[in-house]
Amino acid sequence: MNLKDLADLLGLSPTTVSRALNGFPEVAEATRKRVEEAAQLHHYRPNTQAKRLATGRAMAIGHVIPLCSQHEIVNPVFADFIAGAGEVYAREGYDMVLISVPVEDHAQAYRELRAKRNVDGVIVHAPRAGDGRIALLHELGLPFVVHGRASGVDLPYAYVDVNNARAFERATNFLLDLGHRRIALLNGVEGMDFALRRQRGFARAFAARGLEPDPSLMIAGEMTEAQGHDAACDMLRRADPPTAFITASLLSAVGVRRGLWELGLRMGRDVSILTHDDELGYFRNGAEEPIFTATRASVREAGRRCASLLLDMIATPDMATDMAPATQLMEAVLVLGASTGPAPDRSVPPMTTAQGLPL
Amino acid sequence: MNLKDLADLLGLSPTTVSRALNGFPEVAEATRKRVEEAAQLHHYRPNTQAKRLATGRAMAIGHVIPLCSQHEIVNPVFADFIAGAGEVYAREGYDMVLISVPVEDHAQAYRELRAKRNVDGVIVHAPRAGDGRIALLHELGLPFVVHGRASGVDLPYAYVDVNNARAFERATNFLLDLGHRRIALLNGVEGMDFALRRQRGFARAFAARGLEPDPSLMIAGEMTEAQGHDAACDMLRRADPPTAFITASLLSAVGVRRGLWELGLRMGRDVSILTHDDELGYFRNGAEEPIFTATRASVREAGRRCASLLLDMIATPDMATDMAPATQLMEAVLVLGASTGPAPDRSVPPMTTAQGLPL
DNA sequence: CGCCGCATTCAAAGCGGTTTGAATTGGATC
DNA sequence: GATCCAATTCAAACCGCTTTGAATGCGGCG
Repeated sequence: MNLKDLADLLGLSPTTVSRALNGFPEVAEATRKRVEEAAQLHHYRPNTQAKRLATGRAMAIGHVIPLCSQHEIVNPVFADFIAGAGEVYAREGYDMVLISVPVEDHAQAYRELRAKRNVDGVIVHAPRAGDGRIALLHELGLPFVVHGRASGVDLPYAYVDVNNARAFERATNFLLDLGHRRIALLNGVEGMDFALRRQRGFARAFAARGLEPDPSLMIAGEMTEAQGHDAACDMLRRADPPTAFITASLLSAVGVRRGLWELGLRMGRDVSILTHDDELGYFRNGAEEPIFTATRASVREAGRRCASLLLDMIATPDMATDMAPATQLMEAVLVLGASTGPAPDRSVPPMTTAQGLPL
Repeated sequence: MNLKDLADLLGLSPTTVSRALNGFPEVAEATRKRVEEAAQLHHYRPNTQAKRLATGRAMAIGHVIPLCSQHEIVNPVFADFIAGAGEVYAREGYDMVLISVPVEDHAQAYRELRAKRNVDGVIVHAPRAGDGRIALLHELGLPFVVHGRASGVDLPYAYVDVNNARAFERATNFLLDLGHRRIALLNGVEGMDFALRRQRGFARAFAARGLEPDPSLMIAGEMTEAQGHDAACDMLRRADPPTAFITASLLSAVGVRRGLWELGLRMGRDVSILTHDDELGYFRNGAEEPIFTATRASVREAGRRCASLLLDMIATPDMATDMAPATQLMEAVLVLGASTGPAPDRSVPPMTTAQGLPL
């Protein structure tokens, strides 16, 4: 059942039927009603491909996903983001097209996407400092929104980001206020922009008090449970162990906790843990009451906002050229859990306390 | 730059250019070469929508995802499956279209997908016993592959599944052999086919020895860390606690382990844990050596196989009608970790052992 | 009564490819 | 030299929708 069939059936021209179904004003109300009923009755749906070709709009948004050793899509943070974006697409009648491409072929992938015209816009995931994709997409004229930012890129671009620097500065201050001085930072992969900003916030809090973080307590890597566990075990066995950990993900925090358990240390007493919490659907930080003290910002909400923003940009193409692109900075909230507490005595003035007891 | 432009540029007809680029034999080699070079030079890519309309193939596979309170896509198992399928699609030039729809609207979603013709086939996720989607897709004539099976559906259909019953039967036997009798089963959501089969395997192992599992030790639910933790805490505090847990997911197993730690019990000594392991990219069961004893089957591989199977079906449409649909049953391997050990004495003949010491 | 304007409706031309059936060419055959 | 055939190439139709510009019908007005 296609448009022509339906038109023949109704004794109307395809033009009129098309207009009736698409809400054009020049169709008589009686006709529109008749057409709509017939369409309903015969389960008529316009052919997507034909519609797309005729209108020149793909009605689809592309997500190009790094296909590295550690496929990005299996990253739960990514999955939650996609879930949020998907809600918006579904509501607006857009399709979400996921494309896994080795990270070195991304430029080519974007070019093809553009030339083949099978998406109306793309979301840029996991930007790095100085990320080249932004310039490329500018050049291609393909509408895009970046999830995060790219330090060092001075082109204007639309983005939705969490104020990572501020979140981690506050987190660090919170621990410094509790008397912690040896604070470990388990960060995301080096070069990722969000990791960079978090590190900056971390360092800024120290600097504001004339202190300096210990570089040997700062590591970067994939934010997995294993990362947290291994780092915790390693660092806590050192002569001068940290009294607190800041982790970039709940998964890492859980790993640190496992490390503590194995070493017989109590979380929140002997060692504090403060984590960033993306509010993942499948890995929550407790139910009502948080388990871990955390900087909290919903990545799913970020997904929703990125998608909305992009669809807005697509709907009003002139906006893109006229004014500066829209940007959104989400503030993380600091929620208190049971994983943090005052620094244990031994660490206040290191090597000065009388009782040199092991924990 | 479209086909016509390119043809004009070359002084050829669109017909010849199209054929040259699509590898038809009736084009002179010299011409083909000339055309290919020009296409390369001018970055010509055929317009996706036009191609799809002309060929009647959408070159896209749909994944309709339940959008419940717990959005399925954020389930890491699902994400890994998608990653595997995505590899295959990328290789074959197919797009992957993710569509989030409230579970009660799935039927409508499939109908629309079919009528609008924007996918060539679909993957059915998370089948339930007696799942109605299979009959619907049959009726719609939309090619599909089920990830898993649907007990009680007697229509033929293509599927890729893990032999869940056998895997869990072996797992249960393994624990029974170690002397465990009070074994808890932390299963997936009730009604899910895979959960049903796992329960059947579990029960079968007991039955084969003339034993019966305790229903109060069998729970069903979302397979999260919290599920495992809460169930473990609850059950282990009872008068007659289990000596071993079988969990349907690594996440649940990790939750059980947390419960053990909190109660001061040693994993593999006081209480054994055996889990199913989907080999998730972001949540691994140890590195070289497994932490948990587990029935292991890669869900990512299942994704690859589902995708391949579906693309095969689409490539040879007659196959679908002629013979029985292809099916694949993957066997899980049982890998040994440090989370299992002999049942502690107290449980061999319950209430008979002399020393009634608390653990 | 003729003309105008408004409300509807329609025929036809795209959108950018693929595919059918016919036309052209050049060399081999008789 | 005419005929035939295989190898190439092309014009035109088609996929199913949107959209432009023109046509139609009809009541109101001068």
